[in-house]
Amino acid sequence: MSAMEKIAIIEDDPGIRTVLRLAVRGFATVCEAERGDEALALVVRERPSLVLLDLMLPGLDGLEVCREIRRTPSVASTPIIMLTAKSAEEDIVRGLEMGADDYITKPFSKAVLIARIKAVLRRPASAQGPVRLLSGLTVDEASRTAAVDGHPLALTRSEFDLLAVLVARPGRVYTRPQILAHVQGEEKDVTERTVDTLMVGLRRKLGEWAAHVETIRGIGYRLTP
Amino acid sequence: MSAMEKIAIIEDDPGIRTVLRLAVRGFATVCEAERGDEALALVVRERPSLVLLDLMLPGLDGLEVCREIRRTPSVASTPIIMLTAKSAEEDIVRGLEMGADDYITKPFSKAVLIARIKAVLRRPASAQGPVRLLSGLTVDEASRTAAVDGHPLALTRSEFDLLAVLVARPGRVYTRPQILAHVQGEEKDVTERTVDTLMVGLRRKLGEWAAHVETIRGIGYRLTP
DNA sequence: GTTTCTTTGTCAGGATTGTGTCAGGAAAAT
DNA sequence: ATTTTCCTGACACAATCCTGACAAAGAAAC
Repeated sequence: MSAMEKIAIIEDDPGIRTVLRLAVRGFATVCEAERGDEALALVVRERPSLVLLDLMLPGLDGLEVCREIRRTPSVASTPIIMLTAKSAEEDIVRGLEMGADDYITKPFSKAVLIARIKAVLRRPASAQGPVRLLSGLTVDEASRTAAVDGHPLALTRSEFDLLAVLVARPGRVYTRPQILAHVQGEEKDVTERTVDTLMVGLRRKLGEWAAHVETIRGIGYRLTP
Repeated sequence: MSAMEKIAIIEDDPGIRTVLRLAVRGFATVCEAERGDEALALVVRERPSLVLLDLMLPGLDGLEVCREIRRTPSVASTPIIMLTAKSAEEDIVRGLEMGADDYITKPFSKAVLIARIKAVLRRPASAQGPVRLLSGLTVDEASRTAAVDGHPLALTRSEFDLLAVLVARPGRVYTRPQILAHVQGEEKDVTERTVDTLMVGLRRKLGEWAAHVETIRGIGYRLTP
């Protein structure tokens, strides 16, 4: 994070906007929109490195905004952090399904906010080259190869895609429907439990690295860096 | 960027065309069209390494031109930079969705223009001269000959093109549609399985080198270095 | 602490899909 | 006209995937 990052704030409450703006001052510039239907245009124009997205918005619902961003190729990979009321757990799950990277429940402390933001920004920006994780896991999308400590893994197509999804954003939780959507390009109307079965094979082949693949009970799976 | 690049300019305003032509002089030659319905033919004929595409065109809309190019396999991967009025945000979004690589809003400065162009061009340099791989495979695009341990191979046109694609990026996985797009310059609406059949012939002629041609089940093929 | 309910791990077979291969005819090159 | 190359369709075989069932592990209720 050598240069200044740019963060887009989509939030209708001026008070919260100010809080956010002040919180990130020091390591990021901001651009703002207060209506959901202005959000996509703002993101396309400004190409922020992160989007803070309130779920309760006038004009267009936050979840819809999230989906729009993910469907627009030029900005589809922009990280999104949702801001949501503590109670709306259902929205959280749906938001994650829709491709949000993380969520923060209101009210939030400045410390938590900054920590989450930095955690998201600190990720390798969707680079093309091979992704390398600490403990020696290497995943290369171009050659579709994966290796642990230089030792290549014989993964099936689905297993590789599964691993690729998790590796794309280490630490982020993926729900089963979300994983299925990535693993089988099209909808094929498949039981969610299929993911578990795939995970068995993947974990087996990962050997001791399998310990990094965490099950988040009630939600899905994630990779711990 | 060792050699001179070729840039296609699709723009109806003669004044802007001149500005563009002068701006890129020094590192690129140009070919031009003023009508949208001439654009695809120009691109197919000239095979430019970049297309500058105005969105407001007589004959055929710029967005349509963009889509046509992306749908024509032989030139589908040509980078496209859109030229658009600042206000037309909707068009920008749709253009990016349609596969454009970048956009520049009018009026633009010469510096921005050149920076964007060079950024786009500065990618996969298709190297020239014979390519040599470790185990003794030699592929020379110029003379269209290939040899294993100095022993020339009698490849058909398609077989050579197929090998050339794989050799261009050893290790990278190519899907069948991708391979077809390269092997048959024009779109010919051919079954994907044709690639398999070609691969049979290629592998046979490669002899023991065939072991380096890997099948990635469910995806395509790849060369192992 | 025990019971009950939900969620996940695991496995084995059957269904599905992908690939190697070939032969024959169309298309192109000579 | 002859030869070469290309494409299609079919078949067999193999890899992989999905389902359904049960066991195990947590979480919640009592």
